[in-house]
Amino acid sequence: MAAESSPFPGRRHDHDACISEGLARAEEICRVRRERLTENRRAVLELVLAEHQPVGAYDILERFDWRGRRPAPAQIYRALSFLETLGIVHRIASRNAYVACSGPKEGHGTVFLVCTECGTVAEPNGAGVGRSVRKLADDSGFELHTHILEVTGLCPECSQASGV
Amino acid sequence: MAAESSPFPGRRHDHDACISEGLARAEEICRVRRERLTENRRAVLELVLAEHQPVGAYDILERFDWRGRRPAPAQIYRALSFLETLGIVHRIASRNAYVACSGPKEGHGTVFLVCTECGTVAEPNGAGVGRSVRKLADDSGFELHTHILEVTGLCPECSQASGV
DNA sequence: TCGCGGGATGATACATCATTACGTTTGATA
DNA sequence: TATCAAACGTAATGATGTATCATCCCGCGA
Repeated sequence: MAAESSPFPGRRHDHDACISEGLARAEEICRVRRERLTENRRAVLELVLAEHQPVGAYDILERFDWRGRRPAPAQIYRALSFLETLGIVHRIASRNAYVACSGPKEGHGTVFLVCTECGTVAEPNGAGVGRSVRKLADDSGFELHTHILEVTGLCPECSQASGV
Repeated sequence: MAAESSPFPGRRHDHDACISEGLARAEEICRVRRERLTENRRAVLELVLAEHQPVGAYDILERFDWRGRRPAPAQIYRALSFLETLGIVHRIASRNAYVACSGPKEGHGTVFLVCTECGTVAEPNGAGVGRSVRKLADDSGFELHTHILEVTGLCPECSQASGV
């Protein structure tokens, strides 16, 4: 497991690459699904990709410099809904905020590690948790549709910083 | 495992017993912690216990017949926060709603099975999932504080009703 | 019993998050 | 180019959650 990298981005990663990869991925998905990555949707996605932290819809709205004017909430929410259906943006319900899906890897599942110190959100591979959830549902006679796991705590960097 | 009962309450359970047990448990916890289960808090708890489904704060507000008048939102939220710290009410973030903790058993964890058909929420024993989450956090170098898992699907009764 | 101190309350106002409604524009396609 | 559905632009409204502050109430010690 030595080569297993942390799902956290690290302080000095190439963030421009994150953004361009995210956009490229969105374009690819839209191409395959015959959907349109319009100017509005693309702009919202860029603003979500700009952080590895959950961003509120109204934060996006404020940062949205849109030909000098400012869009209405509906415009942001429409774009966010669309991006969610594409699976490249997720809603963090406990924070009423949104994050870009971090990786193109399948099987990453819907698990979020949220650092309470710096706010960074990581999506680790949730395959193991997924198995536990399926077992739990089976044992309870529950017909499973979706699941989402939100974990709070300290990311590796903040954990070290707060006194080993 | 034949005697393992479903975490779902079942259509014909003794619901009065649920309520009185919930209240008794709250009283016991308050006694131990030297906290006060005031009239306000008790009334809110009763309204949350009245359902096995998530109840919105404003639903509680509407049902709150409080000497003829109606309390302000803050009053409901204060009581809910207090009950959450006691661990006898949980917030379902994805629904902006609250449920009473179903059992006195420890180790039930914070796993919710939410039926999308009838709205019922169950808290199964989440020990297995808890282990998966701890492993996941360890592997990611994440210092785990809390976790909450929200699972949607169909409860046993609704699953059968919808065509086996 | 009186007074003190802290927690809980009552009330108003406000902040934040999200959706609905409806007419207009745009882009794909026949 | 004619047509239709999807997406947009805009305003209004709904739903959820907090801040503030004066007041009340309860436990406790003098």
